[in-house]
Amino acid sequence: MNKFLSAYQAEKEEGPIYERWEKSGFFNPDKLPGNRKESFTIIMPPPNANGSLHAGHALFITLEDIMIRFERMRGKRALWVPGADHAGFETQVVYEKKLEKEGRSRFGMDPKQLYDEIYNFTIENKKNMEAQVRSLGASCDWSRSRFTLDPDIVATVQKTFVKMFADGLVYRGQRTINWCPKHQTSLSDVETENVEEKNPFYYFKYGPFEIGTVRPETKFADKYVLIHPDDARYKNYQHGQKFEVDWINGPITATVIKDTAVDPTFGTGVMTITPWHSAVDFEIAQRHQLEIEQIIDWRGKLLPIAGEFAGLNIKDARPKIVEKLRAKGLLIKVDENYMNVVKRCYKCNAMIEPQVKDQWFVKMESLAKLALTAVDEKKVRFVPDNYEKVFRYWMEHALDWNISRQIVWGIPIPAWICDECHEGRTSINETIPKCQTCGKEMRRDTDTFDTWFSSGQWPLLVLNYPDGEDYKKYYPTQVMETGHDLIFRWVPRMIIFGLYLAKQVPFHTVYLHGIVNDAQGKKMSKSKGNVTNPLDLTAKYGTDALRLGLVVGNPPGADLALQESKIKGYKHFANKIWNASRFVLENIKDADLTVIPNLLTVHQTQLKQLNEITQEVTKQLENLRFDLAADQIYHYFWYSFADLILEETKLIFQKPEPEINLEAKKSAQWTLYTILATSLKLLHPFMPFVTEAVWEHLPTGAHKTQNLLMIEPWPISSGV
RNA sequence: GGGCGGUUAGCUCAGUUGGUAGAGCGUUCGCUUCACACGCGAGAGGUCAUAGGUUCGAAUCCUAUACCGCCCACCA
Repeated sequence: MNKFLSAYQAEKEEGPIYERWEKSGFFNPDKLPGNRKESFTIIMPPPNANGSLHAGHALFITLEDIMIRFERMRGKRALWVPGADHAGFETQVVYEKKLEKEGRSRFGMDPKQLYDEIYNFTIENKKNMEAQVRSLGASCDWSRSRFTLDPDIVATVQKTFVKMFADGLVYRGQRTINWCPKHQTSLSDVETENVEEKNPFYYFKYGPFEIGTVRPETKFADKYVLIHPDDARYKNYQHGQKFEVDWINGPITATVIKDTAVDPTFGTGVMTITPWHSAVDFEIAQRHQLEIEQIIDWRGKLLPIAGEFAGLNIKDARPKIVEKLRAKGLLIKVDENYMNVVKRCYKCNAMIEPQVKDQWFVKMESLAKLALTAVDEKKVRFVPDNYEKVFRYWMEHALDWNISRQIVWGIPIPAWICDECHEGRTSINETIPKCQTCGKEMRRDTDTFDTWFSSGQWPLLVLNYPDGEDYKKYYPTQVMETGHDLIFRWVPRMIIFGLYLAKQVPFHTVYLHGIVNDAQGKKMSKSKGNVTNPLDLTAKYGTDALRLGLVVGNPPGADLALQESKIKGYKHFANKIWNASRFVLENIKDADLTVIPNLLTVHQTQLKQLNEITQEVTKQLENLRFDLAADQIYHYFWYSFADLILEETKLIFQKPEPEINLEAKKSAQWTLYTILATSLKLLHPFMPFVTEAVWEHLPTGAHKTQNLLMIEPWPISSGV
């Protein structure tokens, strides 16, 4: 036990206190005292094990810990399951940067060697990350901590894939995917960014037509001319009609195709298509069973079909091709102010090249419907509720989900492939199967799953679905607390997998917090240099101060400007709690804390006010308004208890010995004890360290029944 | 192009069913009062973006406008 010094020293108290909590075993709900019927479970969004925690992590740890501590004190079996995500592509990108610095490259490396290196890197980071989670006071059950690459988790994820294939929800298809030429992998739609850019828009003469494009470098093999069927200007051209065109590398035979996908009001209302390098064009080509051909290779260079331009990088090729078309008299005009949207890799900013590739896809339509129905039936609610709209939008517009990634860092897709017949077969079995079409031996799929395929199953996985005790006891969970930026990346996938596998939503409430920005409200980014490390702040002001600074004034869903001055203010509050407590403890040393004395009217009034505050704080916590709950108890403790009540009672205690009214003194002592003990309980979820530190010094009595404040029952209507 | 959020004190933000504006930091004056100077007391500072409307009463509800921010997007 540390000395009761005149200033609260967070750095000395926090470590030992966390150790006491962890050693007590009470982070594990199965070890909590008393007969606890109801469970309250939160699955922690597993931080990526590839770096340090950022301010957003500090926020979610604080919010979830508040809920867990509150419900634990309310007598529930509070379970908070921590974990770590291998974060497939993200981690591989981080590691690739590290390799780059060392003058190495992933390409050409033995996959096994690369995997092992990233594995060691990740495990090291994971340890570091877990220590940081601890330092933020997280009362999560480390005995249940899981990693997305734990062997049993990998096995379950692979089983899910096999099952989905058997159920017709997964298919192998040759479809347009987002290809990152730098990272040499496909990406899902949520892993790309749409950036608006100004690009020249070229008008070319194409036979009797005029066509427009921003990407002349893809046009070598364009031999279909698309026209809207109702476009009167071109009514003389028939669907399927063929004609000769002089094009980039000489004459080609073009075919007229009529399709409603063409917007007659855009450009000239005529376009040619490049199915291999455009999702829209690919769909059109499929509809009309047109030939498709690859123009650009996987590195972003032109293929032999480009003739003299073959081997050129598309960026360098574009002006040259335009020049050639101009020389041939085929360039009509250029619009230099055209704005269009370009897809870029969200990690390296490289231009995404749509490519057609054999990949595994999840059929989303029926699964999305499951999720929508669950929302309709109010099985899941969103806090704040406007996110329900966003969720619905995504589920109503769900595109099939590409889950294949051409990277080693991830869970291997348990499948066999025949490249010739485009056949894929799912199997966890290691014996090499033969292709049913051509009879050749198939090869093991070397791709890994998109990270969201495993993290989407996270609530099930950590509770050991389908046979685990925890799954039976703790599924479905109560709250999923995560950032609003994950409303379409992660949340729908968890709901879908929960409904598909367990037939139940994985959680009933989705609480979404905002983005933690810098003090001016600007997005934190490494390039701007305005990133704040939360652990620097806790070192300076204490964890409790950071926690309160993150919570107060931060309603659900709102983005937050992280202000150091605010955190400093709450450090002062931690000190206030400490010193007000010292004063109370000094003055109740000789008090009997087990029996309620005759209370003076003034003290009855004060205790009544305490009851009101207790009710208010409880109500706000139940409403998930942590911002309001924290502010209320803060305000009460400082401005009512410390400033008014302590000052008044001081007068009673500080009278010279003979003048002290014993009845008044007893009444005051009981009141101070009650208010302090109750306030500490109310404050504990928000500021667990300083409250626990004070609790240690508080003598046992009617309001202190446990050595650890962490498991003390939540005040109902205590005091009177 | 579509959607969402915001506009309240010098700064960053709260204000939960409508009833004479709050927090942190900053700021002015006075206090070495034996819990706390990481403090105490007293104070300054806001026509709650703009214009209408509903109401006895609106920062709070409705409509429109302006500006800011975020997210999404297969018009070549």
